[in-house]
Amino acid sequence: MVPNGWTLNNFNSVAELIHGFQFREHHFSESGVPIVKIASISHLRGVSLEKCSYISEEIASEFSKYQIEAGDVLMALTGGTLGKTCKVQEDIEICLQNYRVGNFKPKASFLDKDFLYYFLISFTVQKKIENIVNEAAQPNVGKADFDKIKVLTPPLPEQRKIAKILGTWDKAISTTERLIDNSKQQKKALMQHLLTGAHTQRKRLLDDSGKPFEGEWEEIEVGDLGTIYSGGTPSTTNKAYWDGEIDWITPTDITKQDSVYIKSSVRKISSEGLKNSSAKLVPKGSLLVCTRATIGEMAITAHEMCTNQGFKNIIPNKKTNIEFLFYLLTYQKHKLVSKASGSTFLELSKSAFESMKFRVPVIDEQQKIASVLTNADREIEVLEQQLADLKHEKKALMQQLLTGKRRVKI
DNA sequence: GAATTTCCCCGACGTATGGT
DNA sequence: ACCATACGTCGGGGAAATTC
Repeated sequence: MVPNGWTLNNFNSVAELIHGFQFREHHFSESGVPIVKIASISHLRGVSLEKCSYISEEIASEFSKYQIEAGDVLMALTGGTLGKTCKVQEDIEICLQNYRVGNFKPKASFLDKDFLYYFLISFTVQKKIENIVNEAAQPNVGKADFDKIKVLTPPLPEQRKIAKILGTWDKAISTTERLIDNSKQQKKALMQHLLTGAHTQRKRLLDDSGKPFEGEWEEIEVGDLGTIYSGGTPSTTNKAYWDGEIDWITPTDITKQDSVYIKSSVRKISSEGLKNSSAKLVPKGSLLVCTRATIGEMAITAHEMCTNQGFKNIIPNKKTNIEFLFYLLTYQKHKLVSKASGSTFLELSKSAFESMKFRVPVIDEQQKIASVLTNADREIEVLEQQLADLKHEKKALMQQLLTGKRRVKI
């Protein structure tokens, strides 16, 4: 069970959990020393101090015990994101710990700080935490919970080697994240050049004969782009209407995914449900536009499906390229939002949506623009897949390294 | 009795759902 | 089609309960 040369220790004998201080309203001031709270913990980027509270420097000096230092390992000790962990980066400014943030200090002769960090985000610890989360409405972890946790402890040089290996994976992950950011920026710039409403600033692509497209884009109403249907919800009390074969899209299905195309929904309805509601099937290649709460999110159907009433769905006519329309409306999302009304949350009515006007080119130019932007999207997707693979492989490797199933050479 | 830890509740926000 | 409301989630505020 215990790998050769390693020892099995109680967590509390090799590391210490230090709770932060519960600062009260009278401690806070407009500026001064920032207080790290749960929301400040960002998994790969360390601590981010946006939107946090401050206390004045003179009061802060009384609480120097709670000062966070570079290399510290912090964890959220309560709430829904309990167990979220980060390593404090080198350029951290002076800041103090909120009492919901735990600071883990290793006992130097037993544990390396970086190794401790990887131990805390390992499957073993996160699983234990998950169990605690499921127990209570407002979950908490404290010293007592770590009493029950044992640490498989390699000799220090091996710990450092393991942490170093995992560190290179983290670097690869953050590099890929940066590449994704870059590609997204580039795509944004492309959209700006190709889709801007002002034709004088618009960049025109080349047609099949190699000449740039010419001519003003025609201003037309959304209603002229195709046929528009809303959706609906079958009665939730009738079981026969639910758990059928038909994909039934809600706004969350759209916001949850990154892809241009939507393939399936979380909840499904039956053909009975479809018949007895105002939900309507739209064919493959239709545009589902959220017009309620999260206005302007959209996706293209990958096959025949329907939606709840939070949508206006466009079945395109022959003059409309659906991918182009997706990019155009996404780019002009703010216009959709501005046409919406309602007090509790915004809603874009069918008539308001249908009568909105956009400048649109002929279908050949639409297709060219769509393919340029589709390529940009594909590039991002490839990177995102790489990122997912990296994360997955790192997780597997971490499990093997921390359990000693795979040993490193010193 | 003070410090620490846990508990209960609340507000903001987003969104699901039922009535008109 | 439109409107209002209920509900779930996240994380914070404040204080009770517990421990030192």
